[in-house]
Formats: sequence, structure tokens, C-alpha cells
Amino acid sequence: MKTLTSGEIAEYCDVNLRTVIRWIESGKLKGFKLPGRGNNRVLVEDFIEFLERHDMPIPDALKSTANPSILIVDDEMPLAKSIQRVARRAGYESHIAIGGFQAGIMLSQYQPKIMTLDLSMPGMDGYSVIDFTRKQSRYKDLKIVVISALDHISLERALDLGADATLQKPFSNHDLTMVLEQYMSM
Amino acid sequence: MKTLTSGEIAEYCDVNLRTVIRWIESGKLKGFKLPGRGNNRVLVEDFIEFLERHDMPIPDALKSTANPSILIVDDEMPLAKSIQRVARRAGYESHIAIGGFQAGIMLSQYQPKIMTLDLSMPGMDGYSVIDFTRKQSRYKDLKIVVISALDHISLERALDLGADATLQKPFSNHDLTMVLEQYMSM
DNA sequence: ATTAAAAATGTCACAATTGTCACATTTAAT
DNA sequence: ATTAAATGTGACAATTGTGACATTTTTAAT
Repeated sequence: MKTLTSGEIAEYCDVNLRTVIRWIESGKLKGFKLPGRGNNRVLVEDFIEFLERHDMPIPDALKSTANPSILIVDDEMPLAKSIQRVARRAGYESHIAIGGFQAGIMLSQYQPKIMTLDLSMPGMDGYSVIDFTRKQSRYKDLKIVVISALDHISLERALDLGADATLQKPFSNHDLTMVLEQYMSM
Repeated sequence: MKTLTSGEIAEYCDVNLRTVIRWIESGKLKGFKLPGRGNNRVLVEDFIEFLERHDMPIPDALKSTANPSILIVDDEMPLAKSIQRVARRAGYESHIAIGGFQAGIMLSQYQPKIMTLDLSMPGMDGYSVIDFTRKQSRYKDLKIVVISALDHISLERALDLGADATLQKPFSNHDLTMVLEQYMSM
């Protein structure tokens, strides 16, 4: 639960400390007060939300602290491993989730930049995963890469629900690398 | 009677340890001292009361105590709703997750005190959910109540994997209430 | 364009709170 | 029992909040 002081925010925004305090007092910037004399603290996420709401630039120092990772959701271990190999060769850290439950837990745990999702997992509705994720504002920046052997119509539907890209099986390592690189650099 | 050290509180509040000790000394935060040199300890409930009194954010890890809730994992909406009714009558807040992915996300989001889990969900391996959850230290205090129409052997296996209680379908509202009350009061 | 009023931001000094540091001591872990 | 990690303390440094007022920027009307 990282927080920022009014002074730090003042510096980030290149603005006077007095002004930051006024933003907080007027409710424009959500914050809370320490019990002492009421020194202000702001959650980083609230500050970022504030910056985005006002189209203000986000300081590099606040852009996702952890090194960005990829979450591979697939119940076929060999395929998952293969995707992981490609990711590693491209220089990215990744984690494998077998099944929906693990995927949900690991998604919130690792806050990955990209989630690759196998649509044709037995007994797991990939569409609802996409749909549910997209309705959570917390994951609005997550890139969803759908992987599937299904037909064109199915991939289209995934895109409609909010997937960012699709890869039809079988796909080349090169294609996968391209997609990963594209989104990891965003 | 879980307690927190001054250091843990400092971390939760993203504040210096010195400051936490001052809060305690000035009576703003209720605590007590160990016999040794007087190292400080604070009851979780006192800490939460303190946070609420000052409109400070409550760390995820403490949500299960601050706002105890029940996560109902079931893909049969009628049954899920019925469990929710029982929970509400007993005075507990609850959320329904349809499918494993939602369950995973909502588990980390709400940090519930209890998770009811339908073992016989099509295409979702309830056992692996139990197993995976139990291996995460984060959820070591989560109570897992398995609900199923399966035979005794299956329920036994769930317990072996780490479930805390089982309810065989059909179950009475009374039995469910008993189980919920037992764990919610822990 | 010009101008005046309104709103937002900056300045300054002082007091209160919070952070830092080194070191002794206690807890926790092995 | 031994060792590593966490905690308490005092003195002092740095940051922060506040009120009153000066400046700047925005808005609206002419």
C-alpha cells in the first residue's frame, strides 16, 4: 500500500505544496490524513487515477514498479511451456496458470501486462473470462491475447468482447514474439 | 487474538516506525507493551478501529477482519442465491462467483473469511481449487466449505486436500447456518 | 481586443509532525 | 544455545500544515 506525501506530489506535478493540499481538501484528489496533525497521504493508485482524469503526464517513477510479466493461461502444459520459452527468449518473465481459478488468483497477484488465453480449454469459458476481466476497471490496461484452434468467427467474438489480439493455432513462434513485443513495449 | 507489531503497522501505513510508536504513546492508537523492554503490540481489531476512525485505507490483508464476507462459488445461480439468502439471514455479507476465474479474482479482491465451493461444477476441478488455495500462504486463514452431491469418499478427499468442512447435498439451511456462524466468529 | 471580476496558485514565517541515525536490547528463527 | 532480524530510544533534521496576503491565470462581458 504505497503512499505519497503532499510534498512528493507537489514535486511530481511541479506545483506548490499549498496547491496540492487544496486539491485534496476540495476533493479533487482523493487522500487521507495521518492522525498526528493531519498530514496528508495519497495512495499511488489514487494519484495515478487523478493524473489520468486530468490528462496529466504520469511520471516514469510511478509506472508499474514491478518488472512487467506475462500470464499464460492454458491447461495443456506442453503448449504453455512452449509459450513460456518464446517469452523467455524475448526477455520476458512469465507465469503459467492451469485453469481459471489459478488464472484469477495469479492475475491479481502478478498484475501482468499481458495475459495469453487459450479459448479451447475444456470446461472453462474463455469468453466469460474476457468479458469479466474487461468489466473490471482494475485490468483495463491488461492486454488479452487469445490463442485458439477455433474458427474465425470465434476469434472475432473474442475480439468483440474485448480481447486485444488473437493467434490461430498453429501459430509460429515469430508471430507470438511479435505480439508479445508489441504489447510489452506499450 | 491476533496482534500486530509496531513494525507491521508502520509497513501497513507506509509510515516510519518511530511515528507508530508515537501514535501509541500519545494514546491515538491503542496498544499494550510486552514485559521485556516494552515492545509494542496492537490488537488487529484496535488497529482497524484506528484506521476507520481516521478514514485511513484498510490494507487488503486485513479486509477479512475489517469487513468479513463470504464468497459463494457456484455455477448454479439458484443454489448460489439460496446460499446467499441463508448467509444474509445470519447477518453476513456475501458475493457470488460463477466459475473459477471469477472466484480467483473475487477471492483476492474481497479477502473473504469463508469460501463455499461446489465440487460438482462442470468443467471446473474443485479439488485443484482447494489444493492451490491451500498452498498459498496468503489464504491460510480462509475457511473452505465444500458443498457437493458427491459421495462420502469425494468429500473425504476434499478434506484431505485442506477443506475445512463439507456439506452434502441436499443440506438444510440450519446446517449451513451453523457452519457459517462457526467460522465467521473465529 | 480590453478590461474587470473571479478563481486558482504562489509566498512566507512559524509551529507541529514525521523522518533519520546510531546503538542497545529484545524477539524470533535455526 | 546461537544467530539474525526486529524494535525502542534520544537527539536532531527535514517535511508538512496553516493563515494571510501577493500573483497569476481564467472567465465573462463589453
